[in-house]
Amino acid sequence: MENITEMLKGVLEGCVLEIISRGETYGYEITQQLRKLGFTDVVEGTVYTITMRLEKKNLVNIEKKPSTMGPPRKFYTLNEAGQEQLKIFWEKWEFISSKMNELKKMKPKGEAI
Amino acid sequence: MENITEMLKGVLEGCVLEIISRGETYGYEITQQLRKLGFTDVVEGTVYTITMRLEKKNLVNIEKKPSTMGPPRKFYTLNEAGQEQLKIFWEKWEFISSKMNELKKMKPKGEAI
DNA sequence: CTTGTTACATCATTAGTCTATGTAAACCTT
DNA sequence: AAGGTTTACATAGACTAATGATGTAACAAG
Repeated sequence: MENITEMLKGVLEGCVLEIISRGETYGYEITQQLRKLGFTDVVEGTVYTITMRLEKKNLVNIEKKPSTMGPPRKFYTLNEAGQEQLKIFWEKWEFISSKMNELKKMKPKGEAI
Repeated sequence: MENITEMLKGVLEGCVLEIISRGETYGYEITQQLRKLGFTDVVEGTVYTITMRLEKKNLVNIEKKPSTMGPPRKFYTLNEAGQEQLKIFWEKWEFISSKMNELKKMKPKGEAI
């Protein structure tokens, strides 16, 4: 799917929270997961800015560990605030999602339902 | 619902396209429709920038008509390009929507499906 | 004639993603 | 050991979209 960038705004961060909530993971792996999910154009830089934001907002715990396959990794896990934020994210998503479905199903002005 | 601004990016324009597709309408009325739908914090300025964008992208036809209740209104209708754009919008929405549901239902790393 | 509603318009700010690029660690091949 | 590939984190600058604040103007009601 091309050019979904704008529609991903405000959504990607939630996706990253969700992915981290599954168990400790690091930036590069998160990027792979997002691509595997279907968001094929997401790049490392984008995920990096998101994880930085999560750090700054104190939603994650961080642990640096060496890797056998390259440079050391920064592993993230959700803390309690992060889990709360994830919950809020899904509530927002459900809200918008339901409204969009409502709009899509709505009939033109004059017509009866 | 508070603070869904970021999540509305790339979505609102599609909503406006959809609303216009129901029949000719104008900026102020579109704002009311969006608020009625549930996006209560959408302001006129936002809708204005969207309709301006639609004009610039040549997705709408415009007709100025006097109003009995205030200043003249700029009525919009979708042209063919606009309808095509609307179709593409819903395809994008369906794509992201399905991926998000997939993500939400996904089990943690180790678990079987 | 002042106030309220309708309605379009503009500017500056904020936020999020992307492009492009850099740096460096570990591995494999020659 | 020199060079290439993959892994992995990091940063700067550009672009787009929504918002807040504000302005302008038409019309109705009192």
